[in-house]
Amino acid sequence: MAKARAAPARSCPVAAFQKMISGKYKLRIVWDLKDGPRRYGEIRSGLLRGMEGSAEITPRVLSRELKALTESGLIDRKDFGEVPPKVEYRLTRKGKSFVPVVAAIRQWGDRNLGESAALVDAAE
Amino acid sequence: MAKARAAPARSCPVAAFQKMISGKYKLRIVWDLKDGPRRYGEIRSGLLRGMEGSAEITPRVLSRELKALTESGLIDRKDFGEVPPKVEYRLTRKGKSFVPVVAAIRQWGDRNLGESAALVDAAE
DNA sequence: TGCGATCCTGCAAGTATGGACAAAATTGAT
DNA sequence: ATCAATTTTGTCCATACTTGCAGGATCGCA
Repeated sequence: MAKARAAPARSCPVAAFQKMISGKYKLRIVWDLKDGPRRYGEIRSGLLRGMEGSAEITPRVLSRELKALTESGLIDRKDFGEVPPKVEYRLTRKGKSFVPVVAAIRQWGDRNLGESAALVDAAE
Repeated sequence: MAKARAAPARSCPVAAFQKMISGKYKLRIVWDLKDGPRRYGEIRSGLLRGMEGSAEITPRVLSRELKALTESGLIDRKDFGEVPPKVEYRLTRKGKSFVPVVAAIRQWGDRNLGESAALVDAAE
C-alpha cells in the first residue's frame, strides 16, 4: 500500500483488492458496519475503541476513508437532510458480500499474528 | 498501502495483515508458491505472466518482497550452496495456512472487481 | 580473459499516506 | 446576537513506502 497503487490495469482482482483496502481504517470501518448502519460520529467513536490510547482519528482522515469506501462501492452514504447534519453509512450488497472475507482475514490474523503466534511459529 | 504502516501496535490482527501483504507482488508470490517450491527466476517469470506486457519486475523489488515474506514467516528460503546460485522458495506451514485466505480474496475479487463487476453492481 | 548463469544490494527519486489545523454550513436554543 | 451540534472540506507538511537503475559477487568453461 500502502499500499498498492499502479494496479496492473484490470485483469488482476488481487491488485484491485489491495488498492481498495489500502488505508489504515478501511477494513475496520467495514467491520464496524457489519452490524448495521452507523452515523459518522458513531464510527469515529467506534474506531477509538481498541486503539491503546493512541491519537484520535482526524475528521479529515475519516472523511477521506469513508469517501473512498463509498466510491469503491462497499458502503453507501445516506444523508438525512436534517440540521444539525445527520449522515448514515451502511454496507451495500457488495460490502456485505465482503464481510466474510474480512472475517477470514481476522480469523487467520488472530491465529497467526497475535502475541500467541510466536508459539505456533516455533513449530516452523 | 499502500499502504499500512504505523500499525496500532499489536492487538489488531487486521493491521498486521495489511502490513504483511503491503507490496505489489506479495500476494501473487504466495499464490504462485502454493503449487510447490519455486526458484527465484521461476517466480520472476511467473509474475510476468498476466501482466499485460507491462514492465518487468526489477530484481531489486522481487528480492525485497521475498525477503519481507521470509521475515513475515510466510515463505522459507533454501539456498543450495551451488554455483551458479540456486535458491528455492516455498511456503511455510504458516504460509500454507494463508493460502485459503488468498483464495477467498481472489474469488471475491473475481466476482466483484473484474470487468463483469459492473453488471453485478447495477443491482445496487 | 572473457562470457554466461543466477541471485543480491546501494543509492536516489517519485508518490501517496496519515495527520494538523481551521473553517463552512445550517437551524434552533439561550 | 451568540452559541451549540454535526459533518464535511481545503490546504499544507513530514514521513516513509515503493520502485527503478545500475552494479556486484561467485564459479565454470571456452
